[in-house]
Amino acid sequence: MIDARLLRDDPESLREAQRRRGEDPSIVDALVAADERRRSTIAAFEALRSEQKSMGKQVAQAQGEEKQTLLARTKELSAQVKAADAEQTAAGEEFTTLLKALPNPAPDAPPGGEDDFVVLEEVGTPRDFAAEGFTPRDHLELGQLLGAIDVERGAKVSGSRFYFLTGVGAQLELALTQLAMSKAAEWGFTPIIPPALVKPQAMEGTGFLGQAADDVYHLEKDDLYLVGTSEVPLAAYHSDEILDGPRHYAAFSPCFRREAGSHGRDTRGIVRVHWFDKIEMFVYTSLEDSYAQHERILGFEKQWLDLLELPYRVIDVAAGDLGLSAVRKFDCEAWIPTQGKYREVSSASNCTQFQARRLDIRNRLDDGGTEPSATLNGTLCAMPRIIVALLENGQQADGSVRLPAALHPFLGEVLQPVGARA
RNA sequence: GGAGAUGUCGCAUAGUGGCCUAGUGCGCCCGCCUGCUAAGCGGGUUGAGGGUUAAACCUCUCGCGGGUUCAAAUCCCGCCAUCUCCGCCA
Repeated sequence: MIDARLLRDDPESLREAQRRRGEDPSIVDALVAADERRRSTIAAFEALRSEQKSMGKQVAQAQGEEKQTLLARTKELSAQVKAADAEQTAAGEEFTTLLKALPNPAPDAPPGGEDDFVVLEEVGTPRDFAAEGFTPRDHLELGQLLGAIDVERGAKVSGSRFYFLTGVGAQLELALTQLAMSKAAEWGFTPIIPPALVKPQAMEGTGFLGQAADDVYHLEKDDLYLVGTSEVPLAAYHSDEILDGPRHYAAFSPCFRREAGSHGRDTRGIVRVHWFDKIEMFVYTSLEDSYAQHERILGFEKQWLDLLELPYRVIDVAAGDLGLSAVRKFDCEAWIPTQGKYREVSSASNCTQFQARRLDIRNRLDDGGTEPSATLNGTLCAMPRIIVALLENGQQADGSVRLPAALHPFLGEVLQPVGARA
């Protein structure tokens, strides 16, 4: 959520921010009114409560008839305090509910919606398969030839959008994990393996129970949620804490997504699945430093794709396509030859203090005070999509796949087809 | 899953209904004193919210949430966490 003070100091900037995202500016005015209600009920409650406390002290000292008179008065006060408290609580809740629904202003993101992204750069050159004299196979066909991906049995065992990684497929994920984690450690990130099941507060605090709630798996019996990204446990990791300096984490975790709104899209292969493993970077820092950290995270994502020798581009996502918490998001998209386009493989978001306000995460300041931390997250390696990109971009005419040099120590230079088998 | 115990300021502890505006010690910060250091002396030291130009001031915060009461750290109920033992399990 945003800083509530902005509602009093500069509501017009918030209305403007709403327009930039293509959202309704009038909810800002509803919020201003709710804030006024909240504050006046607080003042009313506190005045009564203060009176109650001082009268309570007189009761303690009074004797006999005087005490009885006082008791009659305090009894009445007690009821008033109770009513004022209820009013205060209700007004506060109404205000908070509205406040949580207001997105983070994104003044630096390109205006517009999903298609209004700005391409920042293209790195590497997609291969020209026509010139090389063969038609590229898609990742699923290659995965089957290599004995790396088994979606039939994934569907048999778990349903559509599930898969088994087998043989070199499984080895590939383990190699990527090892390589990415050691890179991250080199860059100063603390490796983390977080829980993939979290309590409602963690899910709620990171904003995933709002507009994205349909995409989240919920275990009703235990009231636990399966995380769609380790951003959730990583953000909640320091909830209700005061930090004495920046933190950098890189987490490996499974991710679970219902993909509720994407029926019929990317149904072939493992581009869009209900479960996958991912390595995510997460940073806690100050607001001022967050912009530099955002560039730094993007830099690491690019280094990773360079290391894997994949052609990709970087886009600056438009304001209307950002989600609640981010003020700006850079996506890296790898070239997928059989689709003839770039597809998202990683994403770096700066959430400024928006997430930390909800989760109550603060930085200790030099003067002894506190301020909400800024949080940032970025994908380092989402396994299935990176595997898709590696297979399709590295393939050769005979169905074998040439790997980037960085993976040679783990898997050799070339993955060979294993031929037909049961 | 069963039984028991515990949860108070950064740490350690005191506190069994009003004198708690939560005491004391340690640690930490600021002064004073002092050849230096240590000791000693004085003051400060949870966080949030309301209020104010700024202050003053007020409210909340004793694991969390309810309740009883004029009044709750204190009594009652529920939950959570931790520890010990038993069971089960990787």
